[in-house]
Amino acid sequence: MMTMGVKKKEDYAIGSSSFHFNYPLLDFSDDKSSLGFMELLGVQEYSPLLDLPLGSNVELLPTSDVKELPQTKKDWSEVTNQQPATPNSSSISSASSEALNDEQKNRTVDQTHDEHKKTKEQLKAKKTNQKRQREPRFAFMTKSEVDHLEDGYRWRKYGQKAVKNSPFPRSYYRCTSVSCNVKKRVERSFSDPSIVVTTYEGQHTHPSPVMGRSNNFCSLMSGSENYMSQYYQQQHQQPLHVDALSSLGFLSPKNVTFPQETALLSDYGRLQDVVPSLMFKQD
DNA sequence: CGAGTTTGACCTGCGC
DNA sequence: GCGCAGGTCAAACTCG
Repeated sequence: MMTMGVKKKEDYAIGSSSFHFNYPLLDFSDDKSSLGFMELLGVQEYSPLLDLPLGSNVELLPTSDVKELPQTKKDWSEVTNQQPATPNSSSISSASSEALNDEQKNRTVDQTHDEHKKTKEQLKAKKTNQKRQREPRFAFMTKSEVDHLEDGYRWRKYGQKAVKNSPFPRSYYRCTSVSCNVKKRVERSFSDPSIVVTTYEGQHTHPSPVMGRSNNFCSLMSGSENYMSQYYQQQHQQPLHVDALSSLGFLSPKNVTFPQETALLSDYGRLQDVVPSLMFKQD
């Protein structure tokens, strides 16, 4: 069905930690004797993962593989140095502009101009007191023919922008669930059009709408930790305490590397099992 | 008719 | 301060 090879060791920068990780190659070719990505993560049960045509490749890639991303220092800080987001932080700018729009509708041009000025000043004053903070972001790359990978959550596209120095546009999606303000950006790498870069922002406040899933956040995380813990113990003859795993999920901490031999998948799972689980807020 | 997409306009932040 | 690029809004449109 799908093969997964531990390709090479790379430096990852996700969340607040950077780490080494042998990223898996997910290949939808038929191989019954293989080990699934979810199996690698220690998850015993999973259902079909990416809703992709057979023959398409899905490859989790280290961010360093795409040279143009992130493009700026700001981008890097967004991906690598997360700050805790304050409640309502994401709605500050939109709420302000909505208020502005309502005012504009009901007033004359001159009045509107004055009001606009006022509102801008108020906004400025607000900004000085309350710096806009972003939700934590999680970026990853996949090798896929389809831009928008099925991850078990429902998304509404709210924007698309041309990206500088790239022929491929960036799409903006929001989780359709009410009171869940998770967003994601999807764009193709211009250096390698087969690579899709997905950036999640925020945490889901609800479980995946896809029903009947046995491998939830807990099983995924505990499973992945088990796998890496077992491997680490084999290699170092001592138990592994995985702080990064417990905070970030399946990601390995620094200095923990995976076996070099190729691991093959016997089945395929869902992207949801990897990413949105990380974003799911456990209260 | 409701949900989702498209797309031009607008807002915001950052670098120079 | 200005210009640029990223990010968001919202009306119009499409689709089931």
